[in-house]
Amino acid sequence: MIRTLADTAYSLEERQLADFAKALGHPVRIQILKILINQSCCFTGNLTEIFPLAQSTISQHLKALKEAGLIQGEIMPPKVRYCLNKEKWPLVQTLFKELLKL
Amino acid sequence: MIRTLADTAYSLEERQLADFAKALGHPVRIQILKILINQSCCFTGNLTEIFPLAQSTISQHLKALKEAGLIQGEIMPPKVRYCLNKEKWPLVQTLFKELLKL
DNA sequence: TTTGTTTATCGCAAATATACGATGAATATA
DNA sequence: TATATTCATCGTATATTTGCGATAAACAAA
Repeated sequence: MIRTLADTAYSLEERQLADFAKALGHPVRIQILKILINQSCCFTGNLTEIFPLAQSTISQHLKALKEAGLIQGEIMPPKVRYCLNKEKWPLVQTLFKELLKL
Repeated sequence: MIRTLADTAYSLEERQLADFAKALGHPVRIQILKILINQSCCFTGNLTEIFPLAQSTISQHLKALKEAGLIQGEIMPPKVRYCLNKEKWPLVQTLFKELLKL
């Protein structure tokens, strides 16, 4: 992909918001996030039981949500417990709230 | 891409929300949307002056926003005036509001 | 140490996204 | 009719996303 001036032409907030939105741009990740919002934390294994997807695929979606800063993972050997990213979540809410004028 | 049961495993709302989020998943489209939210409508030509991107690229981003239902275009020869999609906008607000518990 | 459990990562294939220049379509004006 | 303006679409190249199975890593328990 060719990116020139555009790379620096966006504000931090615009890039953050786009990254958050991009991470929300798949129905599986919407569902995962809903689970974490509504019923606190869960393990990867719980999700592989719910979704008709391979374990590796679920893990990739979790990685995408984690890298976007929407969720965080806590290692509890041999499991990993995922929760909302409590630090970033207020920013997520604020940025969408501001954009959509809610 | 292989999709099996998953295609039907998502609710309409989840797919809609994912589509909206996906369309918001690029900083240029965030900026375009901001312009339309804050200063009403604009023409494609206005945007090609603002962004350091080819006219065809801007047009593609507008198409993405339009197909997601976020904006609508009105032909005013030889220009096209883009505005927020007034019909869909309340749904956009509602779905994000519900997800993020705003 | 060996085995089982759980999860992440690698490697691959197919689909989608992003960018550009070139071209086409629609319309107003000369 | 011919020209200029505006915008969309086409064709192409490259990057990213999405999915899978296979494998590796981390650790508990036998």
